[in-house]
Amino acid sequence: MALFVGRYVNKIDKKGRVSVPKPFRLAFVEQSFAGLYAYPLFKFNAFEACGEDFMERLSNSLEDLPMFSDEQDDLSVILESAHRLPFDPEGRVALPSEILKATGITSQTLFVGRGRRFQIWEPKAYEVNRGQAFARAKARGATLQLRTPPKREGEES
Amino acid sequence: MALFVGRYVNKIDKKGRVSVPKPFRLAFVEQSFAGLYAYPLFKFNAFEACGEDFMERLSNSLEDLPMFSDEQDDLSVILESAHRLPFDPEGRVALPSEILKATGITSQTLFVGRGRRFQIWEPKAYEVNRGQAFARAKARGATLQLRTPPKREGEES
DNA sequence: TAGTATCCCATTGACGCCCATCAATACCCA
DNA sequence: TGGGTATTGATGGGCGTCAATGGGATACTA
Repeated sequence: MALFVGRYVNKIDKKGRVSVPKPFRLAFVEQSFAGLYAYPLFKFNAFEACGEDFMERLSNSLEDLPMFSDEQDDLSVILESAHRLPFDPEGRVALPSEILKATGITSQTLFVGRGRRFQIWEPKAYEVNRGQAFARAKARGATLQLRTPPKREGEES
Repeated sequence: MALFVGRYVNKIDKKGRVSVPKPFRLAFVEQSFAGLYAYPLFKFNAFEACGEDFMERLSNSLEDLPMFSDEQDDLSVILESAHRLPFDPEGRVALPSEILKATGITSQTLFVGRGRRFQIWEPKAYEVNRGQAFARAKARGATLQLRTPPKREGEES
């Protein structure tokens, strides 16, 4: 299991904790850090979450850029805005107030699988956005060019 | 744990001490020197901090520049202006007056994770800067192209 | 010897850990 | 195939621990 798929709605308790869906948690087992990293999305009032390996990757990519460059500074916003959220023994995380405020989450949290990462939404906000995206895609007659399947070792072209 | 991620605000006491956030301190455990190095940034009224290993890396990078060149002289200011700040038993450091003055820090200190290093800001000064960076990223569409291709199970690097 | 730096101890408030309960689902057997 | 049961994930809440903070005592130094 390595992919985040599907949507799940879980409650937030008085302490601000919310259970991360079990299927999602399973994708974290091979990580050195038992928890997730959440960073804000630019386009939506929602957060995206990933594991430590992705964060390392991001950090290393930033290191390739020249130190003190604008480029590095701008991209570093992700690292700066990220929250490190450890799982409690029951697989819950405590959502910091910044996330609650930015997403509008109060009583329920929506987890949206996105493959390698997943998103965290306020359920109704997601519905609205999803409706709009669907309408746009419909109006546009949206098409998608699928990428050629990635080649693994030992495979012919 | 080796990455600095997220933001933390801590108080400064009468003696000029401030607690380095525990998650940040953890990234120093494998360092030979129990403390941090802080050097000023050119672009902002803020300081950047790192461990001994990164400092060595920085020093080595400077040596790669032509000896006696203006470039090397200019960037070497970083080393000249760096402060070596040891942790006290509680994990605090005493910020020297030069840092307080240059950053405008008085009662609170903001620690900003940046991956392999982190920055030290006066909270409000950072807010302004971050707002701008976030707006730029948003305006730009902020699609982030990662340099390092993701490695999957069974794939070679 | 005043000023400073370092260490040690106390307080407190948030957070992590543990245990109990509930609900949904999977499993088992007649 | 239906009903009963076991399992497990989600949820709630109490409590202990630890990180952050404050202040005092002591060593050091200029």
